[in-house]
Amino acid sequence: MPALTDECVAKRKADDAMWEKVADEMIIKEMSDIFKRTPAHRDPDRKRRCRRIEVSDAIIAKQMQCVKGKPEHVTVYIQQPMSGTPLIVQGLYPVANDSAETISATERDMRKTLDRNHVTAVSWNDFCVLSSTTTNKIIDQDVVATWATDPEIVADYYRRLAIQLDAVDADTAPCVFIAGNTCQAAHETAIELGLVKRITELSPLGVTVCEIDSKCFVALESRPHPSWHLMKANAPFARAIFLETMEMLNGMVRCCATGDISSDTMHQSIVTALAIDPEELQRRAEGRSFLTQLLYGNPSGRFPTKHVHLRNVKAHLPEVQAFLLKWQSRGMKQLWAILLKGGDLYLDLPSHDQVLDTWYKRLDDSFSAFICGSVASRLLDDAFMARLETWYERLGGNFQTFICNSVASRLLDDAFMARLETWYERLGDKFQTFMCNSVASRLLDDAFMAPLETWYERLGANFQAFICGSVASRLLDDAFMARLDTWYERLGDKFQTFICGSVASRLLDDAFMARLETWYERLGGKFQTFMCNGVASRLLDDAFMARLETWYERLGAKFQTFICGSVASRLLDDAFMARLETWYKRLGDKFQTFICGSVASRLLDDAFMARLETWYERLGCKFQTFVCNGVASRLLDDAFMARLETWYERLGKDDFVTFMSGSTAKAIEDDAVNQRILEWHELLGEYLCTFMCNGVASRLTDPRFLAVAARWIDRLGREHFCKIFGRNSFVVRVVEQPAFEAKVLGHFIRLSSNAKALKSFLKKHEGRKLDSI
DNA sequence: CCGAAACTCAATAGGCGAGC
DNA sequence: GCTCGCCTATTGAGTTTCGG
Repeated sequence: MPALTDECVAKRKADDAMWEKVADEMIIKEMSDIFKRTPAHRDPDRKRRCRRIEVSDAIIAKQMQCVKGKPEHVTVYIQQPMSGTPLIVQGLYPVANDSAETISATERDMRKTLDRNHVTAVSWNDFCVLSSTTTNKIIDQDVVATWATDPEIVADYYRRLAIQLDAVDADTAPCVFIAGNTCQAAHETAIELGLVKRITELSPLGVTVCEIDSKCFVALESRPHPSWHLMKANAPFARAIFLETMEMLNGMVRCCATGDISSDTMHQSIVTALAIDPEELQRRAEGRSFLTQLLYGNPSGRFPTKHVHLRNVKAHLPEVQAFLLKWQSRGMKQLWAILLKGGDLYLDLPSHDQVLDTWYKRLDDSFSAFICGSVASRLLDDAFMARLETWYERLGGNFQTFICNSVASRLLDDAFMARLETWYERLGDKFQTFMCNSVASRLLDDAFMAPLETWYERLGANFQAFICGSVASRLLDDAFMARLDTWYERLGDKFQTFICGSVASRLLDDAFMARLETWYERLGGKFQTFMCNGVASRLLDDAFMARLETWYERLGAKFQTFICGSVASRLLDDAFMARLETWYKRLGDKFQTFICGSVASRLLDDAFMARLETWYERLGCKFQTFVCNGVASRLLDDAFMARLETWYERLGKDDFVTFMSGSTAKAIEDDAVNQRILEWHELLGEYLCTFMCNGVASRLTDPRFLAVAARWIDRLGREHFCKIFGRNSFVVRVVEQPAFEAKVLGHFIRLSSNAKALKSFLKKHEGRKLDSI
């Protein structure tokens, strides 16, 4: 955000003055036109043409659904028909505070390029008739988009267009501009409904003749909405596309003005206005066809609405085609990341090829996570890339977690970098988790840093878990902070678990807080386990609460374990609930062990269910122990299933179930790690499944783990080595903290090198108690 | 549309107690 | 006393929304 300097303000004023001048000139021009027109009293059709446009209460009520704010934050604004030869724009919604005097920035911009000899005015017929009295963000565009298939709203839209068309000077061909995707979709619906007929195509560039109530008009279709270039802050390429549209409109209105309208004259007029070689146009069309073939397997050259920007990929150039084919061969995930997440990379692919290549080779599968807008837009900036390099060397595997939009966009700011350094020193390997978008974007704000320091002192090691995006963004809100304090006093060290994004973002909502209170009283110490994101975000939904109640009665003490995010998010899905019911009857009190996030999220997948069934038959009462997150998430992978099969045969049913767990599943998936486990099996024999806990499974290729293991296996002997290393809390400390290993060795010597005694001692201090042995 | 922020969901890693 | 199996916290990835 640029500072509001005097210089900036002055420039803005100069801009405004310029806009006003343009607008004034246009108004003068329109006035002079009006005098030239047939006096109203001599025009026999006047009455018909001067129909006012009204919109029924029913339509307005329906349209109110798009208002995110309060109803009084919008007014109905309808532009009345204009005579002369206006350009009628089938627009999306009016500008904020619209009125007869308002001229939007978009319209001012359009007027600068539109041919004033032919266009007497720009007349907006908006799909949504509600004008915000605050800011446009209160209009939910996604809701407006759904109206494109609503016959009632589309019919009303085209009824209003018909009245506008009637007002246009007789004996001229009315010109209409269908602006943007949603309006284009509404146009298609109007055609399907028979409200509009598309009589003929005048130019393959998107000019057609359409008809409403036997009144013909010429339309420019399938072009971006004109305000798009403003939202892009007039970026050169967006500006170019906007100007191209305006020139197409000029070509269109000039042809209409001649009265000689045919596909030849129209296409020629547009190509002349655009000053583009027709062969070039053809090549571009072929390029688009190539790209849709590559991405969707069809050569239509038409892109789905969500990807419509991809039509601007210069896919007609051989070097762009080569780029696309190369990245396609690395997997569609990578190609989609570049095209959809890489900002405007898609406009100039070849010049980024080399640098993308380097990072792909480094990051491999993390490449797609690494690509974000802020990185993409700086890939050719040497200073930026040098800093990226430094952090890549520092953070290694954590690098792409650290690099988010907000960090990337500040990487060249020295003040920012200095603060980054401070926190890097403080938090060590928790650093990249802490440095999320919300924190990074406030790191230079001293007011923000003060409460951050306070909480850092309060929570110590739990600090970075507490600071999630939602908390960080509210740290300067006193009311929020007051509530935070209340809960901190109540929950103590469970506090940072309770404060998840969804809770934090609702902490000031009294209705939410009331429900929170009820559950807090009910669940006591288990409260913060239950209050996960998935639940918090639905706490005010009565249907959800009713189902929750049913399960609370059923499961009693196991309730809060059962309700995880994946279950909560599906509790209102009847098909899901039916399957849940089946398993509840089958498994009885083992039910909530079986239902974990990974199972819940796949319960409606029939292929998954079929495999589940096979294992249920095989393993019987051990089934729910076997099905954990790690297994469930890989059950449809044939290679994984084959490996599972091998271990099942190798270990036999009982050992197999003991052996498998979330992290083991992950480990055996990888060839090299699986090979390691086979070697351990040779070495440890029957003790393998005692040894193979989560902590070991996740460290099998960690050189530090291997070194520690090598030091202890002979000291302890196979049996006790397995029993001691098979404990998560031991193995994590002995690998991560050299001082801990030294302490254990001290105790071992004190115990006369008795392995069994050491095992008992460590067992006695299992878990967090190990920190103080 | 971009960059930022918020939210959601899945999965891994670590902790610990019931019951043999 | 010792396991196994369960439970919970934390992490990470992905998606959606906001605001200009």
